[in-house]
Amino acid sequence: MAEEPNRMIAPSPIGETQNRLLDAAEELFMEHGFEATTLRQITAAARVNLASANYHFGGKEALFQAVLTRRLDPMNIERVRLLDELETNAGARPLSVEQILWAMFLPAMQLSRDRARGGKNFLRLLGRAYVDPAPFIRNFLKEQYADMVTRYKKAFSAALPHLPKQELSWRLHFTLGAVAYTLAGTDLVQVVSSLSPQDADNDEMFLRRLLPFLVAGLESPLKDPSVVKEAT
Amino acid sequence: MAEEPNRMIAPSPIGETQNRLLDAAEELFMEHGFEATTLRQITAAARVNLASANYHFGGKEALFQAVLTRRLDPMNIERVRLLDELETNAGARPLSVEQILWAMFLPAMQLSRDRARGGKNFLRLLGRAYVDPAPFIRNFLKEQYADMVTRYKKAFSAALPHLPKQELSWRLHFTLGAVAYTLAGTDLVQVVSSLSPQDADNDEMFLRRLLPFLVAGLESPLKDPSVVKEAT
DNA sequence: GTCTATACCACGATAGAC
DNA sequence: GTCTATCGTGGTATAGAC
Repeated sequence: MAEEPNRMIAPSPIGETQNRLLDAAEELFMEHGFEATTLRQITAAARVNLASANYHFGGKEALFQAVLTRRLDPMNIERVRLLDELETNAGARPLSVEQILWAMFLPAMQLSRDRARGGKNFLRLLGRAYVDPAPFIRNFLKEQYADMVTRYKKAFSAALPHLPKQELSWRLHFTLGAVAYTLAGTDLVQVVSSLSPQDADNDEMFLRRLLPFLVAGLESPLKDPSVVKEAT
Repeated sequence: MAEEPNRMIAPSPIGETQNRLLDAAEELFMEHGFEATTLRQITAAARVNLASANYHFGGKEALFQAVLTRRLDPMNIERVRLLDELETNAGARPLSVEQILWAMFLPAMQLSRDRARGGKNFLRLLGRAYVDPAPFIRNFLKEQYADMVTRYKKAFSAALPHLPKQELSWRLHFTLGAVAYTLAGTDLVQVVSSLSPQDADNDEMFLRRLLPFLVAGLESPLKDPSVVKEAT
């Protein structure tokens, strides 16, 4: 008891090896995905013993979750805080779709600019996690951040009151897809560098393109398309 | 020589074991992703010997590519054919974004309705492939279908002449993300069944939601957003 | 407590015998 | 064209040094 002075109070001063493991794992999981990354690679990169991954985290899956949690928990707390703030300022008026999206992306952008918090690497890993088929990852994301998701869903619902719940769910699903795929950035480097190398590091430029796309899609009017289909 | 009567002429009557392997592989890759799927699982499901996968296809990666090629080659040929047809009919007028998207999705929808060609399973696998981090998958998709991609990019460019090339590339990137993520359908089942079970099998309903979303995003006007950012 | 070396067991892929 | 033996490698458990 006396040997645990500041547990649950100061989360950061965990052991040196823990951090080295988390950093190395973050990098390698980001690069190769969960399955293709081995504990031997991770422990070698972190220059710690193979067994320490198991000792400190209890297994590969738990390590992966720890990598995500380290960055994601603070980010999501900030996301909710921002949304609360915006809603308070708006009073009775509902927020705009654009405002809500900003509240989602601003914390992510700040994180991506902070190398001490993982920088761009982490966002790429996050994108990868969202599209990974491993069930434990899916469940983890689903359970761990259900609060934030419902919180934002409610905000979107207020911003788009004319949309049926079902339609909104689909549109948010498409939105998440565009975001996750882009963050995962499997061919993002090519898209960017092929046309404008100076943009490669410019997350603001990136958001200036993504946000209008999403806003337009989310706000598009409901119309019954008894149209087109003229093919063949 | 005399023992290979119809090589390169008739592609479909390949050996029974080949087809069993392809079918089993399609199912399992779709379910677990490339890395997490083992040749032992595949050969067991196909009830063929473990080594036959190697014998007939030359390895796990080649088998995966064969699974994709079998369905994707015909589908993409049809996609290009449809686009050609539409453009011929339109004469000098450029196609609309919606028409182009229909040309992309119609062959996919037809395939998804044809159980003999893999049905929905294959589209899910395709979505998974698009988001898989494995480099060989990325290169394969990139190289194998570069023609179709540039073909469609040109059509979109004609439909959206006011958009800078760079902007168009990004928007198509977002589009692909929304599509791939949705096809991969990692949590699609939940979205669908939670709200309307009868929609679960209705691909037309699905397209009626996806297409307007994409059209709105792709066609959204270019505006310089010196806006918002009012958060914190 | 933390770290290390090492052993274990399961499994994937493949080459060579049949 | 099929079966099997083998080799490398993965995650994990344990025993003991510090």
